[in-house]
Amino acid sequence: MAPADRLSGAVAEIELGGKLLAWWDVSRRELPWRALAGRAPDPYAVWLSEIMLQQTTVASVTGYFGKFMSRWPNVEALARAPLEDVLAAWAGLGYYARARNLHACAGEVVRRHGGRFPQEPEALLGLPGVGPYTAAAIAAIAFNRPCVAQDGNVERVVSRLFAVEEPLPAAKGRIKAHTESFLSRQRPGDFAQALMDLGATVCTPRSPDCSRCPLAGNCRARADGAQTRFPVKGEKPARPHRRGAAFVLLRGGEALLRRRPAKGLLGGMSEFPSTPLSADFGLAEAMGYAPAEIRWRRLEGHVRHVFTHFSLELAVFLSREAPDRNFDACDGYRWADVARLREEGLSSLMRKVAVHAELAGK
DNA sequence: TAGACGTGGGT
DNA sequence: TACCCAAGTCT
Repeated sequence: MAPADRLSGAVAEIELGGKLLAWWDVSRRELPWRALAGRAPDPYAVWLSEIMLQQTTVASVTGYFGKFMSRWPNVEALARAPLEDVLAAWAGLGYYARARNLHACAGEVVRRHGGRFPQEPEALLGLPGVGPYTAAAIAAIAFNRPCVAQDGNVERVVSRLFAVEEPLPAAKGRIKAHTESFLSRQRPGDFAQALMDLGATVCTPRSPDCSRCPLAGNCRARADGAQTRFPVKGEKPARPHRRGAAFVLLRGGEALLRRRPAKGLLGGMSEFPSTPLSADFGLAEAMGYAPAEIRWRRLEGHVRHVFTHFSLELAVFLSREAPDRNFDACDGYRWADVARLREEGLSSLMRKVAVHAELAGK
């Protein structure tokens, strides 16, 4: 950007940064993972909340965060926990690689860093599940390092403030430079949270409330009456529709056939055997993926579910016949107690299958 | 760089 | 209904 396009660094920091922080001091959200004003933050709580909040709303995270903090109050406790317990506690929150990485990261912090989170963004970056945003957020919020924690909120607020015409994600570098131009060196942690609060509560995607915005007088987009034109984004690919089948096999009325893929879609989570979920299968074709060649009863209706990158329609087949193979000797499958289905922790998709098969209440 | 990777709520 | 979005990361 041309120097004349914006205020000089020091002036911008005082002008924009000061307005933002003054607003935040009276408008900050109280959130369970936040330290009270003037109190030292808990790096473990900051890290845990940041992982949970990736692509996930505050409303969805709140209950899970409380549950995790009660059950595993510090990084040592979480590192000691079996991965399956962590995944079961995460069930329903989505993006399950986050839970696998969370557990791996706790282990690294304990074994390689003596149970203390690194304070520098370069050291945080590269921990499992910690990318550029999360590294900067932890460094800023937990350790008051002058880092730009550039999430979707920041990209929206700053792209409007400076009317950034370049589309995302190419514009990330430009937006970061703009943000650094008014980053508060005095209060970098508060600055990061203030920018996110502004984006979440005032400078919202559809209908920003500029009358409440402390930066409205400096906002290029608003001056042009074009707030919602920013951030500029590219076209999104269409979402394909896929069909498949899930198989509910009961043994003696109390054991249920399960499997647990290590990675990929819903990786780590206990699930009903099914067709590969990332491909489209007609009904006849789907039967080739039944875990046993026995009589299956097709349950009426479908289970429908929408993932980020495709929608899914699942037929559900049920059988209580004795299988023609011994699953105990077969890797990938195991028998699990029906009564303990809840403790296993089900993804939302598999919870729908369980409800459809009347194995679980809504 | 673009696609994989969940879920629930808002409009 | 359909689409968008929410404190992104990994490959």
